[in-house]
Amino acid sequence: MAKNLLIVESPAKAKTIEKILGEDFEVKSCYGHIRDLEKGDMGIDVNNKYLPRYIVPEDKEKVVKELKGIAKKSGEVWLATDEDREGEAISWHLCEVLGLDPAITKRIVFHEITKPAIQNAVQRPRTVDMNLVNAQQARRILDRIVGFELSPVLWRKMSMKNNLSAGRVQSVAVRIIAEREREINAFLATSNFRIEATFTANDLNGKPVNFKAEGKKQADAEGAEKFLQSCVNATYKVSDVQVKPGKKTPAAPFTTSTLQQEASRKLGYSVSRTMILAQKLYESGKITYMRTDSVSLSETATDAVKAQVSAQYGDKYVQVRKFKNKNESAQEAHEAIRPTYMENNSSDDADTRKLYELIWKRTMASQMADAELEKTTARISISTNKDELTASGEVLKFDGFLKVYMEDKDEEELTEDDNQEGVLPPLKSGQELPLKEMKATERFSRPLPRYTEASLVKKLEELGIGRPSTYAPTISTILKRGYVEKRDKEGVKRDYRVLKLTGTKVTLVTEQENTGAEKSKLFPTDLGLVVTDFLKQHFDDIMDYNFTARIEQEFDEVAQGKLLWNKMIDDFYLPFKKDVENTIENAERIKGERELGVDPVSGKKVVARMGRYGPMVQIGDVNDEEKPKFAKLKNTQSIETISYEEAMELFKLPRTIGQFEDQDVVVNIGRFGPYLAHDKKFYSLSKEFDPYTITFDEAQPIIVEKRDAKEKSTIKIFEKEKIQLLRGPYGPYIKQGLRNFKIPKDKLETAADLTIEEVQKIIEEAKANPPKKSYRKKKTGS
DNA sequence: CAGTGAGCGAGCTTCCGCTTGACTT
Repeated sequence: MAKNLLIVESPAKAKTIEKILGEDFEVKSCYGHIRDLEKGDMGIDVNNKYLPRYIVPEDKEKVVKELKGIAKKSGEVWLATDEDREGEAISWHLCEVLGLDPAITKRIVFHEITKPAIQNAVQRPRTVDMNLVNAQQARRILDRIVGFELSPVLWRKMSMKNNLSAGRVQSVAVRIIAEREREINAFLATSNFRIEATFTANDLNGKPVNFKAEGKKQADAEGAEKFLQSCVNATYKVSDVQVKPGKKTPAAPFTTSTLQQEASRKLGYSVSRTMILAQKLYESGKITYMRTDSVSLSETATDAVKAQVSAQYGDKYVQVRKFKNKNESAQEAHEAIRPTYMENNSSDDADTRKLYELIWKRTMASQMADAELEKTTARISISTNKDELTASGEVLKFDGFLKVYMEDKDEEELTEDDNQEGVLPPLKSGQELPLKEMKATERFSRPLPRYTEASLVKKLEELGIGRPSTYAPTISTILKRGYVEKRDKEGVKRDYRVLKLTGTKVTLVTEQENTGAEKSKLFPTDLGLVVTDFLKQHFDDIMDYNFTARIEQEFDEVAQGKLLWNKMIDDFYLPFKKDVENTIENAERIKGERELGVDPVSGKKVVARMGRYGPMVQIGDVNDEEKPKFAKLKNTQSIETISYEEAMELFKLPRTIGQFEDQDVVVNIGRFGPYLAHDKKFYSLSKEFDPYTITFDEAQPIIVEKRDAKEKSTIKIFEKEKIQLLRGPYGPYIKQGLRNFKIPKDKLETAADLTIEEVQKIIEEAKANPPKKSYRKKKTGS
């Protein structure tokens, strides 16, 4: 008898399931979606109930053909795509493409790839749920409409030539970044004074140790000084000691989002790096599926974790827990991310080892006992005033899950109390304490930190925007479009005051701290800010943080059969289409103009705004008789924050900084960044040089060095044919115009002897046999 | 390779969500 064909989404899954099901089934994968909306004219017939036009994309033709062939030879076809909206749609598309009747084709689902789960699923096949499929179609169509109607509005209203785009997910992601930036720009720091006293007392061994106690915060320096003065010659006594038990509980096993966050905090990985490494671990069978929003573990898994905890740390450390998802938008088609074999606590592969160990530890900790603490709070009275000081300490009584793992906190969740409370020496009520020193330190309030890739993912997940499979691509999109930049920011020095009481004297010193430094954070560009403002002004419903949540409710109603999907789309589309038409007709072009002042020389207006080639400053108006002057903003500057003085500074280029070999040396910023021009040749300036301040003495060696290096790397030049033989970091190669060509291996040694005929033959052959076509879209040459 | 800066119009771009590979400079 012919084998049955079972189709799943992921090829790694297919292999595992085939082993479980044995002889009767051939298990194949369809590699995700196999059909999509046609690209021309949106792929939707908006005048006919939004009828979608589906095609098999080029890169899926091979898979579809193979599946068709196998299906023909097979017995029954079983559909085992993921149990969520997208998975249900994939099953339906498979029916359509393979010529199966969705009303009778067997559809099975499981949340975990374990023998009992899969055998159980095979016992209870159902059919494709068309309501759920329709909910997916509504999702797909709405996203296509938003993306393909909104993006062209930007193309028309922006003078920039980038491939601008807008969408339900990406535009809101940019908005989150933009709004945080403006909060930071508008932030005014306030300060207060933190009172901290250092006392000495004997520890358990009778050895004197120092410990700290805090007083009430003082609003200003006067208050702080008054308080310290009031403590002169005081005696200090413990008035009360309280001991309270406390506990800490482990975090839930990893989802995609929490894995990305922890890998970012603990290992410093970008979101995409985490996903690439996790994919490797998954494909080699070391972890379960890495794109999931579920925190639950299979019973088989909890048993294995329990056994491992017990074997490694003893039964005292075991505590089996079931975690529930806090996130309403979760679809839970898979398990949480966990090791497939708990007995492997590490991975052989150096690349993935750290991430694997992180997953292993998190999974272990999730099934371990609470950590037990003892928190001590001692109140200390001051003889000379009515105020009180408080000393607190924490002692770990039982480490529990902390033996293995502790989740890190995000910057914005950190409080002063996280300055880890130390251990207090034993204190008794009535005990007198000798004061070593008392300090009042000025502390400034801080704005919320800028987002990291991972904290943006966290925020998106909270808003229910995006899915595990799209978090990393969404970040790539907004970076690629130039709406957002990832970079470091240097801090600025700031003075703060410290008042000290030592003996009977209060003294004031000023110290310095670095503030506002950030590493690898997301900054909005002027383009991102301007586009966000525009979209918010004209499409506030789509830019609303709750838009996705609202339509998700409607998708749910469609999935439950309570709402027709094309009715839902119609209710959305009609008003939306009006907004689009209205905006195209009436909205002004997007400029983001800001007036900075008046140029003292010409008396003309100085403005900062978006130009065709990015943010710039401008003196004068295009309608003036004289042409306006233009200058590009520096990378770190922004239309919103640039000052008049900084703007005027930008007009100081180009600068002639001296003469070398009887030719002018000129510094300027061009299409490809800062450069030196000398003798009709150009030399790019590296980041360490500032074109506004570079001196002739710094510039001259750059010219000489680069000229020499170029000479050395040139093997031969065929002037007439405009072909060069050059030496690069990978050996000799041929350059014709902007294209490079490899030299055949057997001629590498004697590259210098190549004749023009030989070179032309190599080029022709390379052009005749272009490198194999990749699935990726053509690169945008920037 | 090192200019430009407004707007027109050829012809193109663009979305989100499922999946992996086949690319190298």
